[in-house]
Amino acid sequence: MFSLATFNVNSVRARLHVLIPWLERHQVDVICLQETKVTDEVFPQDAFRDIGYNVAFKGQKSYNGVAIASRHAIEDVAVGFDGTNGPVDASRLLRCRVQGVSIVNTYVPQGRAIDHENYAYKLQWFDRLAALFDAEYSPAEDLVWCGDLNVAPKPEDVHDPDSHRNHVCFHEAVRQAFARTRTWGFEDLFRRFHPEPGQYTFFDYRRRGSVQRGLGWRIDHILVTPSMAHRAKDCSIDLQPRLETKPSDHTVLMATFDLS
DNA sequence: ATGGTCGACTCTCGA
Repeated sequence: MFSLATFNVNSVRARLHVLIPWLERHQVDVICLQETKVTDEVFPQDAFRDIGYNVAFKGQKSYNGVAIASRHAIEDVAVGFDGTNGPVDASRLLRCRVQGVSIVNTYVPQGRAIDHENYAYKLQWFDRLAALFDAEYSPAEDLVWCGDLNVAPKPEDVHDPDSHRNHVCFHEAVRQAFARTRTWGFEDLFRRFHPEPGQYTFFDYRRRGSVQRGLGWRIDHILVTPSMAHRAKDCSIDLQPRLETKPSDHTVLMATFDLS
């Protein structure tokens, strides 16, 4: 079996007390992290190596930052879309290959507001991703695109969709931009196993009791090509890390595959 | 009701 998880940690250094015990318990083959908020010089590699994980990372001070940890060799590491990236895009996109599976880990820009320039940049980001998939991959190969995508694709993916129709993570334009890139060749793996509404990966910690009151969003995703979808055995949300005393807003989303 | 709480880092911003 091959297991993969994705987790927006909101500072990898501040979340080690949650992340390391979680990895020791679940022993996933790969975990993709977002918002590590740390430069490469001071990334806490030893914490991963000490529990048997290799780790690749790309970050910047204070904001963004992505990492991939694996119990297996991490090959063909690349950052950003191409050689012309600024530091921001490089710290939002990290890709590699593990056990013959191509993995693209993204922290998609949040967008701030639908009338803010960052939202146009966010919409473009999905088109740039589609171009990357066109250039570097094939829908016929074993490919996983996962991470904090900052988009709730359908009304059932957000509590109270009516009041959030102008939110940058649910607005019609961002859902269409995401859908265009998804149709390059991806299946939303969580929905393959859990069609029921009201399943969320993110609970804002500025809202008291958001987990208990179900005030969440499904904005973290594991998208896979058909060859991976057919061999998937499960995809689930682990709420436990979100229930810690000092949690990230995000839960852990994880999947298992039978690659034999 | 336009709040609330984190994290990094400068006394403010992004989420």
